[in-house]
Amino acid sequence: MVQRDFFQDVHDVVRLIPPGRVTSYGAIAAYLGAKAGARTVGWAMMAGHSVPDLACHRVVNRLGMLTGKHHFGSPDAMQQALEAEGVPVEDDRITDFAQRFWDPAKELG
DNA sequence: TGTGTGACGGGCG
DNA sequence: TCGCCCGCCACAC
Repeated sequence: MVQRDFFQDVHDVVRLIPPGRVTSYGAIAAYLGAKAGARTVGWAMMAGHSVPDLACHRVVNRLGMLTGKHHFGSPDAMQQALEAEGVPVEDDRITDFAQRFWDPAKELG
């Protein structure tokens, strides 16, 4: 494997998340081989602010909470983006997170 | 090289 | 589910 930035890998996985689906930081971290590095994934998201194609709104914590909404332009931007894709959000939380959950390690192999 | 940091996750109650 | 504590990883300086 090429010495690729961890951020690049994270962004790459996020790009593969199908519309209407969501995943967690831990899932991405696990897929990249750093299951304990979920925090780093979140860090990569923030760093990904310079990446326009990055659908960071599809990435939430393990409980399906929109913990990163505050890092968007507006606190409601994340929720609106999700609802626009058909993902119901209530009280900063994805109601049917279990069904909407998209595991990269499982979907991508 | 060491230190600080962060959009997390797991265990416990 | 939430709050608290602790451990983990990668990056910037």
